[in-house]
Amino acid sequence: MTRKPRSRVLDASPSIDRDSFEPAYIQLVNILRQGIAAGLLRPGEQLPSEAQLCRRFGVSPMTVRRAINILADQDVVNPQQGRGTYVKPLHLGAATFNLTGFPGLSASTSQTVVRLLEVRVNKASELVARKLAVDAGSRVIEMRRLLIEAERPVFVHRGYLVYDPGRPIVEAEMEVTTLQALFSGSGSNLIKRGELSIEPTILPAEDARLLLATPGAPGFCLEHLFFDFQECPLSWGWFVGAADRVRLTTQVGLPATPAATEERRHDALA
Amino acid sequence: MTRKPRSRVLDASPSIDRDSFEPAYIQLVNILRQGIAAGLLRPGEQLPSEAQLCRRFGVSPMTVRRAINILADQDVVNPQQGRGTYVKPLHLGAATFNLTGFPGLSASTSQTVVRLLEVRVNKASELVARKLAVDAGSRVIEMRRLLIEAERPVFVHRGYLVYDPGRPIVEAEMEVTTLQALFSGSGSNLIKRGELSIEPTILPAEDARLLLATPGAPGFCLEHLFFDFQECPLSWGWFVGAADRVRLTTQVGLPATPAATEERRHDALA
DNA sequence: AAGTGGTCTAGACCACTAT
DNA sequence: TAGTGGTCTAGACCACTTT
Repeated sequence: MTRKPRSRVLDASPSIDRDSFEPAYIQLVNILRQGIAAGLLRPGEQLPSEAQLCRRFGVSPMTVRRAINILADQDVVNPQQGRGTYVKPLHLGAATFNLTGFPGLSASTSQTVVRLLEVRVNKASELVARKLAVDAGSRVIEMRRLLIEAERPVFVHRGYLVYDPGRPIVEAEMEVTTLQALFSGSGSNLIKRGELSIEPTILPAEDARLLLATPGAPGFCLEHLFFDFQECPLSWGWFVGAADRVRLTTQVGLPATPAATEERRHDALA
Repeated sequence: MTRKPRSRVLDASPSIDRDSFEPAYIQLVNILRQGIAAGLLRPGEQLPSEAQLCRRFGVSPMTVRRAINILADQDVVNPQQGRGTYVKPLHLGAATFNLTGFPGLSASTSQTVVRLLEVRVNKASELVARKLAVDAGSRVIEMRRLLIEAERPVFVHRGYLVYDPGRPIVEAEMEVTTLQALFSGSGSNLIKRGELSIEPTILPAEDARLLLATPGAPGFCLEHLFFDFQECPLSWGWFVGAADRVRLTTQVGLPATPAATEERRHDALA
């Protein structure tokens, strides 16, 4: 008969180039992805065993495992102890939308300008006091900003910070170019973690005016609450943007371009 | 002087329990996370070198590297060749919202009921034809469904599928309990990948009626386009839900409960 | 030159699943 | 019992950065 055993499935695939700048495990990840994307390995089917992959590609078990672990982390493949490793069918819940889809929120985009519209120290309303876990009537810093990207307003931001008498407000400090610096606070307080939440809204009249959008149009509201290392809330606020300026998109399954998803990011340090 | 060298920073941390069911590399991930969450290791600071970690915890270099790789993947830490590994300051762009926040879209929730409102074969409008890459006027399957979760309607779904004469429409087949089965299509066509996109909208009157929501209220629209292994579009459609039923939330930085993020998922196979 | 992270080996041992 | 994935070792060699 002509049925191929699964150990022969990848025989037509390229081998690993030991002279390449690309590490062997990355090459193997790409070879396997290609095999799946090309339909050689179909959802639900079993991959060649790790021992077979070692022999076929001439690498050590650790290298094969590493490649398979990466595919497992990406939800492409599903290893089961004692049974084998299987190609995962595409799963809707696997989709993740990341905030980089929001213009201006990523530190790398230096195109973004932050214009300070208003800043003052005020007594906390009941809502603000609850969010920041301070007594109602405590003093908090209130501010309103406009994020401008390529000369066009993208977000209105409202924020409330706990007022720290030890750190006077310097207006210039508020006109930061990156939102990153904004939250890391050029001051002493470091942020440990944050909670974010997105919901759709109808643009309020004033925000619509600032965003040069029509009032009543649909928009996103991105709420944020940041905590310091003592788990105390430090800042609360939200961004409002028009729906047609911001869109969250993502892919599930194997992207059209397999590409190198595994680049390590070398960011600047704080 | 009393300044601690960074190699001593983790001296107070627990050691690795070789009798634990938890693998050494997971224990090490958690120890390091704890150290960061507790403020022992602050954003921007350098971790003990890998060699130091090997000695401190009595594990081999590969085990240390594995733990650090996991933290790097989680954007907690930033290894730089030749310099050292540093604690990453929290970065807004790191936030990812996943679709599991949407009720009913994950296969695991068996609480979800899908009610078929309408299904028919129709000629494709210009828009539908463009999305599905077929000739305008070709026949496509049109359907409208209602997703019900715990007796309450959550989403209206409109979908268009390329009409395959070889596979007649079985109405019962449409009344699937999980949306997963819906897209994997109990038929012959397998889906390779999909493109998803979320945008806010204003609920149309008819959808609002089905969702028992007030017309004109804000809502989410989740658009999807699925492709087969030949890169041909198979299905296009969108879900509409009211804003107050669906909310996308996420965390950036270190979650309050360090927990075991590293569980391997053992899903049922197709 | 010394120290750092990055890759890789060639096994070992274990836990689990199938037959 | 044989085959599978899962963990781990104790090094090696390399590329890079800092001093």
